Amino acid sequence: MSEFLDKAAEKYHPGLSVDCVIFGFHENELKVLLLKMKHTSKWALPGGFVEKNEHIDLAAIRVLENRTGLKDIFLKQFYTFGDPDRHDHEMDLELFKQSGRDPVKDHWFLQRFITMGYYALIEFSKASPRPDDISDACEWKSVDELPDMILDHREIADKALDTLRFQINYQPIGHKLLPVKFTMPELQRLYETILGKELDRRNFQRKMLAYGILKDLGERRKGGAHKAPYLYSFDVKKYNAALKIGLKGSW
Amino acid sequence: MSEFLDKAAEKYHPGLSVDCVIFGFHENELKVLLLKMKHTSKWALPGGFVEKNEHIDLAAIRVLENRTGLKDIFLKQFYTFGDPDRHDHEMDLELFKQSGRDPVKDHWFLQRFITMGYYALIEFSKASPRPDDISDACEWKSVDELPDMILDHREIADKALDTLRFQINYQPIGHKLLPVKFTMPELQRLYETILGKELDRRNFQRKMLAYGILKDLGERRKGGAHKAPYLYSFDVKKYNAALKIGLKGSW
DNA sequence: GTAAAATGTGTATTAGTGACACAACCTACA
DNA sequence: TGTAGGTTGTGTCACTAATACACATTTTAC
Repeated sequence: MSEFLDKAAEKYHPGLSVDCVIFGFHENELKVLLLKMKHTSKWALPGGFVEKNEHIDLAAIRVLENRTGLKDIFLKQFYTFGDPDRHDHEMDLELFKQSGRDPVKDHWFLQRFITMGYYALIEFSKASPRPDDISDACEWKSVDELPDMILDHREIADKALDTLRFQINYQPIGHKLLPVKFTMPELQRLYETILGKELDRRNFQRKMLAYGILKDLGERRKGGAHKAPYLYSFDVKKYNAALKIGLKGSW
Repeated sequence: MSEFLDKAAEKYHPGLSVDCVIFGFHENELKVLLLKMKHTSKWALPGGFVEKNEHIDLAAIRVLENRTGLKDIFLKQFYTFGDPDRHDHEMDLELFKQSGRDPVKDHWFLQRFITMGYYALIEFSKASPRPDDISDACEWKSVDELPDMILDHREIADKALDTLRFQINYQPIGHKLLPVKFTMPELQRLYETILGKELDRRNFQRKMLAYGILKDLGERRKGGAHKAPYLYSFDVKKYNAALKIGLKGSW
């Protein structure tokens, strides 16, 4: 950490960071991957800095790979947060203290930061969450019950979800968040949590099938405590073609 | 200009700028306000730098006010462009040369820049376009015939239009781009240029009126070479209320 | 005065949405 | 073993929205 503070000014673009809202879907809940910060009870979005000659998208990809162990992650930049008050001086000082150093005036790390928000859609079961240097835990939290978060990270997470909701007909939500095989009720729960409202089972199924982007696998998912639902998977080619012009339909 | 180069490093956030895509509607064409750069035939989006403790939105507002003479402009941040190759070294050097100085290695201005794109919607007739220090003209250009532009400014302009198109049911397009009084055909042209396709006159009118956001003023616009169309204006209260949940309808 | 071009208004057909009912299935527990 | 409870599969009906079109009216140009 101390070394990081030394080399940061030379390696990273000043006053610029990326923060990632990583979405996963598990047990019928939409979840976000958060880091529990050391020396405080607050949580944070996985984030990082942008190297001096690095594409900002690449910086986000670095963060995502480091936190989840995954490559080829689907991600989208959604907003840049540039309120000059978006820093926590107390925390900055604590960070210096913990690394056994005096906070130097005008240090690279203590300046005002602007952060670019990215959201990612990943398949929950494939990720291996791991904390970074400044956190002591990395866990999935339901979007319905987000814990206390540092700075404006709550605002960033909320905006990511708003964006996802807004773009629901143009992003491969289902394909990225669900496993290869899934049931219609599972797909419906996903839409319901993103949209934040309940949908009619029968109308949902009719609409989804009408898009022509699903393959009925014929199999059923046994083991549940009720009637075994059919399994589907996406016809990726048709799905992507449909997304380009947007799945028509108001939710 | 020379003075600017001296003070920039101390006054502005390093490697960060805003660029504004200012939309206006005139003579049935959607237009963008561009600057003709000095010492080159290329055009540029109005842009500026972010002061060290300034909200990024404010930086954009400064740019807009300076270029148009307008206050209270409607603007939205839409994307941040962070390709490390987005600079034109030739042009940078030229700028130093013109200001009678040697380009200093590691000068603030010569580093890699990240730019935040904002789009603005303004009433064409109210703006008084004026060039800045580094441009010798400030003119409206039709989005259908954009001239050669510096750097990735063409890409930025295109993305702004894409965003506008995508958000057409959620932004006060008509209210901000049209004069207080307008005709149904004018409103239709606006939608057609933003959407980039023709719409059926009769269906358009039916749909617009069904929203209940228009006030029929009873008057007609005389003077045109054909049947005089009726004038309308927006019922701003109802318009904004409708935009919050989104004007329903697929275009 | 008439032609050309644009505006105002209306209607029929098709597609999509929303609300709802009943039968079939699977497991848990008596 | 059989029955209850919850869930899934499927279908129908009414209503709204989207699409495609036709005709009369108004205004200026010639």
